[in-house]
Amino acid sequence: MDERITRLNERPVAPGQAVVYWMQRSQRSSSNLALNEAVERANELRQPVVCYFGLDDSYPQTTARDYRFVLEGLQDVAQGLRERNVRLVVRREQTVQGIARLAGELKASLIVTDESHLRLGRRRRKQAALLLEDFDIPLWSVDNDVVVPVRVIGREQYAARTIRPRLHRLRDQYLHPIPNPSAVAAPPQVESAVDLKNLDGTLAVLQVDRRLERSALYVGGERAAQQTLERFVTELLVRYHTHRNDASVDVTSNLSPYFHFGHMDPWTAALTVGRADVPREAKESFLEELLVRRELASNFTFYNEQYDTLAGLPEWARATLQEHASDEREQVYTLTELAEARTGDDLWNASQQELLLTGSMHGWVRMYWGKRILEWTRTPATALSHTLHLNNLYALDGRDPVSFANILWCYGKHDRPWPRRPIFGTVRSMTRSGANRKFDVARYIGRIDALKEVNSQA
DNA sequence: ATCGGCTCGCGCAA
DNA sequence: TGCGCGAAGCCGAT
Repeated sequence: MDERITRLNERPVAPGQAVVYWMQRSQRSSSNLALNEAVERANELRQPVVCYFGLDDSYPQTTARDYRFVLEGLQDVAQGLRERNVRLVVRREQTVQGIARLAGELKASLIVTDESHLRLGRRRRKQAALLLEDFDIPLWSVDNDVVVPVRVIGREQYAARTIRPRLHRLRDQYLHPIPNPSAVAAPPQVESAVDLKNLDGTLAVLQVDRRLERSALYVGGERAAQQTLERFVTELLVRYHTHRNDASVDVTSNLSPYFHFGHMDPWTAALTVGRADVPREAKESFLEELLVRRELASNFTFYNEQYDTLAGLPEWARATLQEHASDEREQVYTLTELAEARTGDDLWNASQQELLLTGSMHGWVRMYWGKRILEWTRTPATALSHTLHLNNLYALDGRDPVSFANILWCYGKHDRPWPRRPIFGTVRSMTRSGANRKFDVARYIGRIDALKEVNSQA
């Protein structure tokens, strides 16, 4: 357990009146190791637990759709925390200032938060640790959203094949059901400024980008996440290993938005799939995605500060893209043309429509989507910046480590060289003819058109 | 439908 | 120092 906890300032547990769980990434009331740490320490101290969430509408590259998903999630959190005797406080403010103020109000003994594997999140936690140090309040973070803590792996991994044996060796040690202990002391009365029961009213006052209001597919929250997992396991998992790259008959889990906001945790997903009555290959294929690929992504963003630039790539990839940077492009599209799904490739347009409508994209198609943008922009640096912009703004799992790793993979990260081609150099290419060979493209496009139809009538 | 060649560098055996 | 092998490919040959 200790390698999961980082003491972000040097203060010992203070003689205060409550323990605060500062909820950030892990927006769930169960299977939450940071919340559990807060509850256990509070119970030792015979103090109550308060869970704080700062709803900050100045978060970059977000839309109303993201906030709706978050608020739906907080409705489930409120109910789940009541059952664990923990008070939820949600206030509309910048979360670093908010946690410092609440810590003073409550005379907190200790604040526990969940780990971030990204620059912005880690910077925020550092700032808070410094503010709280002045009040003599300790801040701890718990590596709460990966099965094997990133610090146990210890350094950046070159590829899936290097992290895979390490994760498999450590799996039995870390993959167990997470308990949900309750706080013993009665929670204090604290003002919670955001009304979660009136979701539309709360959304209406936020100063957010309203171009996207809701997803045609996803409802946020732990309950929806659990239902999505159960449907995946009972209906889709049996064909996962044979059809996961066939976008025309989507058998993927659709869990990535829930993982991004912490509505689902990797222990519940892995253990539920492990118990399923399906062929071994199906389970292994999913666990490869969930454990190896997902945790490789967190390893990447945690240990490589350059996770969103070409500088994050291995040397061979950077060199070969540079070498081919001035290759002739048959088509060049602007960011607006891409965002509005107005290219000459109907498969690509459908994938962008899927992103706009639902907030996510089929796994294989997502790679194709990223690789094609490289062909349609003047330089790899422009391609990457366009791709990151579209993904951050429109995907519900934008700004997730998995998103950054997936996008950099399109430029050679965690991959190997392949035969030389225009623009790509020795980075692996993906073509429309390849997609046609691989699955029924017209059927995928039809599926997205139908979604568009239903959505425009609603 | 399946296979080989294309290409590079890590990790482990030696 | 050598060798096996790797996220989702492509193309052409069988």
